[in-house]
Amino acid sequence: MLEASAFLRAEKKRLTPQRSLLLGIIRQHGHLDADEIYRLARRENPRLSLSTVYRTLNLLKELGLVEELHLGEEHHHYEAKAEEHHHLVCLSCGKVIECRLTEDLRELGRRHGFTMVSAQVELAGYCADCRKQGENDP
Amino acid sequence: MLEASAFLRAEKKRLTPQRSLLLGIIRQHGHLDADEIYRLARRENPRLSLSTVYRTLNLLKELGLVEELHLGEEHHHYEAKAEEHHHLVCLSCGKVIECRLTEDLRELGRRHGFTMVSAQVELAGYCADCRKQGENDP
DNA sequence: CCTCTAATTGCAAATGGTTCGCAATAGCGT
DNA sequence: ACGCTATTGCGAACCATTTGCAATTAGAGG
Repeated sequence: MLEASAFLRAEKKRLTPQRSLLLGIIRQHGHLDADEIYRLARRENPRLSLSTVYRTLNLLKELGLVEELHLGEEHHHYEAKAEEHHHLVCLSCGKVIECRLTEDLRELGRRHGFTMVSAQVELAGYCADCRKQGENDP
Repeated sequence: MLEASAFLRAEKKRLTPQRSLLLGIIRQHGHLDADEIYRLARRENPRLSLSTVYRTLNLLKELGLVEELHLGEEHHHYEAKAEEHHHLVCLSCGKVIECRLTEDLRELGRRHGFTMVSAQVELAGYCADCRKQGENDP
């Protein structure tokens, strides 16, 4: 939470209780959507507004502390930005496996004369568990 | 257009002029958004409604003829589904390079015990042209 | 061909996620 | 502590997409 205040000061932004609460919540969970964040946050601060959630999410995104995901759903998901990583989504149980493919992807880009800066990757398929449990999946 | 009618009949769906028009348009362009499709289609049929565009897009998506893309923007993009391919988006000129990474990605998934069925991939970076033209990009 | 009926369309209104305007509140540099 | 300015909460606005409904039409069967 404290390093965040450095990021904020650097841009003349303020560290409000709402912001630390939200960042804290995002950091202790993976890929939440705005409404889930809102509901979790309200348990701590019932007066918090949804606009503040969205405004904070956008701020944290600009600061590079949080990443916005497009997991195929209509609405966005957010998660604390650690090292870049990618998602393997199981079509059977819905589990989202995180992994680092950055170097491999950079190499794939290079083969097309492309210099990769960042990657959004979502592989859909079946995780080891589901593959074991039943061969009845499509 | 004609093979489409087979897909449709198979589900008791009808091949209307609106549907062939829309499928035609999607097939002759790459990654259009709903509104672009709407505007192009209206040049042929000015009475066409936006709802029909969306309804048709959803239908074609279910039939597997069209694919919905989430290119980081707020709204969706659509394109005719040919062979699976992936996108390299240039941060400088906005060009979208298409390429096939399927087998490579399957292999990356395998390393995590994951059986990949399909992949959505968007690498952001710089294309060869932009890299050449100026080293003034971020 | 003509008829009948269920599928489809266009329209307008509803929806759901996200943003914005504004007056009230509250960080934080001094 | 003070004051300036960023931030909040609220409600309304916004935009992409969906839906209800009455009018239209594709296409199977006669």
